Amino acid sequence: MSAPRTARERVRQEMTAEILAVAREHLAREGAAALSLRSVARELEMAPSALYRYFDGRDALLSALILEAYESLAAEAERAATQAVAPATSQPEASGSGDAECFLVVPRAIRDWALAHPHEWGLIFGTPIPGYEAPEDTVQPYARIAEAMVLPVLEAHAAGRLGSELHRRAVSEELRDAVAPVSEGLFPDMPAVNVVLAVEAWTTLVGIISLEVFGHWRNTILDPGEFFDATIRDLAATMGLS
Amino acid sequence: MSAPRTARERVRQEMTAEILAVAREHLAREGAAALSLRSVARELEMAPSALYRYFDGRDALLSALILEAYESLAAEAERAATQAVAPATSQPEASGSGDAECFLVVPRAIRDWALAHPHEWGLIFGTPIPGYEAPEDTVQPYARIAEAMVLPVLEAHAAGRLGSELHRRAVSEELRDAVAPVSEGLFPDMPAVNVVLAVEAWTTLVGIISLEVFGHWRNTILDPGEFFDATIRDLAATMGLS
DNA sequence: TGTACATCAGTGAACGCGCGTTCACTGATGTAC
DNA sequence: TGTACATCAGTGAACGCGCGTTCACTGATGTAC
Repeated sequence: MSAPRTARERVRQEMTAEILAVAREHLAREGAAALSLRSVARELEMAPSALYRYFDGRDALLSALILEAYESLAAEAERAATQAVAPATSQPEASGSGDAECFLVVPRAIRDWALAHPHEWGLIFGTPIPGYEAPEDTVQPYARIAEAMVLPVLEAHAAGRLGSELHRRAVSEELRDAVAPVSEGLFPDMPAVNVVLAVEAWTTLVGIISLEVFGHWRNTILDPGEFFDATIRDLAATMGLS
Repeated sequence: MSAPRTARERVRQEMTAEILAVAREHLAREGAAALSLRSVARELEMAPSALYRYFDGRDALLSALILEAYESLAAEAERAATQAVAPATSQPEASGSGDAECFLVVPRAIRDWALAHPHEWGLIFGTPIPGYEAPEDTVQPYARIAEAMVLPVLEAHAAGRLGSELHRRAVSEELRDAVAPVSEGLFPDMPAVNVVLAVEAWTTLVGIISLEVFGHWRNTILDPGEFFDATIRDLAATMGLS
């Protein structure tokens, strides 16, 4: 990732990027199962063996693509998060966009990304590829996605604008323990209720997008966008945003 | 499906069942992508070509397995539903199990099924197989699953035990239209709010199970069962069950 | 600046694999008279 | 009940396919003196 010193290194970087671009395109068009070194090489008008100069084999190429997918989605979520929060804090009451509307922004961005990249969504949240272990590098972008989504909740909490009716609800010790990693990693100094509700919201978000992207709304939900917005608004309300 | 008249027909039925059993086992062990006619034939000690007497080809065999998966899950959900509702109606207040606890039963059964059959769950709710159209016969078992889950809500509604605080919430005309097929097919004479909340519950259920089955709770949710129960209880409460 | 050697990108042929599907066939089971 | 023919299950060889990966090689780019 450092600046290329020699012409050879520069070409190598460009070539690597080109291979990834073609592979990404094949993945988007035909899915992970159909991705093959030979077809990528064919499109690049290279010998299949040449790709071994850049990737250790098919699995390494696929790993790179998975990581790219995570990072692409994370970047998108973060981009949306900054857009959602920045105007709200600079002019708090302007244009009537409260915390609940802020909260809509990131989920919508995630949904848009998923609809634009259905196979990549499947790579992240769909059936795991058999005999394939998710690379460890995906943990960090995964966390970034969750952080982006949760940002408006943290902001509202910090500003004392989080509804308090629900906060009296009891959370059992077992449940508190069950979500402990999320509490510690994502919500320092937050009541357990909020943490639980946030993970539930995440769960619903993944479910609603997967159902739509994987084609299960056919003949069931006629207007997925409408239902999506309503669902996310309900989640926001449940979490005490308004 | 009619009774076999001749010995030949009886053997044919047994053979078909045996092929499906082996194929189901391969699917469960290695996933849909790894399912091949030749490996099934090998295990049955038959020539690969012999399978063509029973199935039109690999795709037909896979279609049969998909349908089986839907029907297996539907049967499981229905079995749970009758268990959940029967005792509650016969002795309404006994053993303290209210509508909310009733509602837990079917989702738990669905989760258990999914954990026992992860690849089959993936076949139904995971990444769609590329270039593969879901058989039309899956519509009916899919509906049966939803019906089973929703049964306690219908019972509570019929008995007038459904909480009414939330029922004043406005549902826009667009949203009502968006979920119209569900209203008509699953909830005759139910206010739109309940329908929307039920589909949201379905969404959350699919999301929470997929996240667990596909391995996304690693290092996040330490006790998936505990979190699952809590989430479903929250859904029940949101829908006005108690 | 010029030469000798090392490094690296890319080639092309080949290996072995497992796959779905076809086809002509053999032999057993069922049916009609 | 017995025979002649039709139906069907299953065989085994073969076809052609695309795949991942290896290997010895050529020629260009970079480096050290």
